[in-house]
Amino acid sequence: MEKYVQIRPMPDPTVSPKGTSQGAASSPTFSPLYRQIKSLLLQRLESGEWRPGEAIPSESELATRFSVSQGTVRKAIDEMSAENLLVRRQGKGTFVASHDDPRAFFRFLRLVPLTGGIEQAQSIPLECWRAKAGPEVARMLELNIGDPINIVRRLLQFAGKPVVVDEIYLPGAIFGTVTLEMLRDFHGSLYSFFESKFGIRMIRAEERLRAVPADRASAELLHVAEGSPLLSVERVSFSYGDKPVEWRRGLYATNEHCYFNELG
Amino acid sequence: MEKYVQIRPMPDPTVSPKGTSQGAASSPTFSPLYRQIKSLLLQRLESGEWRPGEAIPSESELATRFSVSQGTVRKAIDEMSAENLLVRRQGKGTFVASHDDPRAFFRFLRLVPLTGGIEQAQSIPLECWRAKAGPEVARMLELNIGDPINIVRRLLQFAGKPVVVDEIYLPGAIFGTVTLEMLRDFHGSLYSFFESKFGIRMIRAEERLRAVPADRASAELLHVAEGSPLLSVERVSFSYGDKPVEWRRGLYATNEHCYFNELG
DNA sequence: GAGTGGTCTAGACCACTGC
DNA sequence: CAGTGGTCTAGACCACTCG
Repeated sequence: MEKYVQIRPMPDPTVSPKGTSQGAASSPTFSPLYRQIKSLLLQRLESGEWRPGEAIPSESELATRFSVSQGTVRKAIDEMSAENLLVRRQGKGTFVASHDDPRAFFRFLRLVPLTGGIEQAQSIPLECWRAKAGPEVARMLELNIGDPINIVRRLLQFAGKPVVVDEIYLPGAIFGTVTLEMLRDFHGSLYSFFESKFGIRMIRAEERLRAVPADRASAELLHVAEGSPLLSVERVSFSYGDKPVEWRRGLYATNEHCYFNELG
Repeated sequence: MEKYVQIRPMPDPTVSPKGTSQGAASSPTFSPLYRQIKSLLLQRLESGEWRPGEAIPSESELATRFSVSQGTVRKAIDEMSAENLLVRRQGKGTFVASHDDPRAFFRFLRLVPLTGGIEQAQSIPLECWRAKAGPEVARMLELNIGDPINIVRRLLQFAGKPVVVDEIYLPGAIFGTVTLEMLRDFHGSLYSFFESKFGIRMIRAEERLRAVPADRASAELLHVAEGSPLLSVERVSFSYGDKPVEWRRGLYATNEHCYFNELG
């Protein structure tokens, strides 16, 4: 029999269960207090009440607000910090993670030079148009066939050399209309762009990699021979609540670069 | 100025600093108590005192042994658990992680079918011989050129179909001599093999992926056309103390399978 | 029921940041 | 200096496992 108390899902509970972990039990769903706190914090993030880059209230304030001990709030934030949703900075506070943070850049771009250090990446938008979702895109983005989408084609250069050609599919329902001008005018990563222009934050992604022969168009863009091996990287990106909000296929020329992955 | 106490690096400290966090400070190196505890636990693992699959002492016993609070031991174990070094099981104890654990299997094999569920993998050792390290292998494994190594070639099948051909390089200095018979007689993953037969535990790995054309030998083994694109996966595996103990290059046929990666 | 990990609290103090 | 996150303790109780 469970005894851990369930806190009330109030926006700003002023009073709450008890100091010690007693209280009314047998709620329909059970989870430790710190996970309930985490859920409440997630709601705040999802609702946009706390925006990327901003500080959230201090641990002690949250503890008071939720009528729990600071350690419990701390454990909730610990998990969210491990999931790259929040960033702690000692002496300053806890902040909502942002793709503007340079440290977050290589979290979603695993391409590194075969030899030597890091290089400057440059994104060059090629085309951008609206279309209707085909069966594959619809399936990956949990849309209906025919739903409006934006398609972006862009080239990624490292040290001035073309390395990746991407085709990116974005649901019209949440992105509205994306234009080539918007993309060209923005300086920063695509995910920074999504975050600041559309308020859409990518939390995690799944990638599926294969080796494929270069088609003619991609071969030209990447300066490789048609039919030569390219690394195909298909990615679905998810926002809060595991909602898929982007699908893309990238073709990587791996002559001078490779996809780097760390297995923990 | 730091005030946190440094515990004595004794094998089994019976008495220690103080109940509260006062004590002699200004040690040459500073780190929180729980990290020092973690280091001590790591030593035990590395020394083989606690073997994979075995239970380590309970949190309260460790707390007593190290004269710290249970919460501090807990935090050390938390981190090691997050790093897949230890596994907690509520009500039973904390255990040394093992590659025999089926849950650990897909941690180092990111290959999944393009369609549908999971399949049974089968490893077929092809060849095994001793050689001297060339420049590339020596560099990756931090050996000297000419040092003895074992080379294993093996085929990986999924549902009876060949999908991966691997060439695996193992330092002779720590593996001694590996033979085809040993490999054939063992049932389980290669890392289980290393763990139980050589006492070598792979902790983490780095992989570098590229797309390459199939050479003739690999093409035949994988039943694909010579020159067709294959996914090249080079991996360096590390044991305790970030010591590189395995280098391998795998060629993956990605017609019906893909390399799956989750970006957190 | 004894033993283990898991949760929660309350309070103390340390380390860092910025005013 | 005040305020923030970071560490540590001591003690209580909960949930799970097994004999």
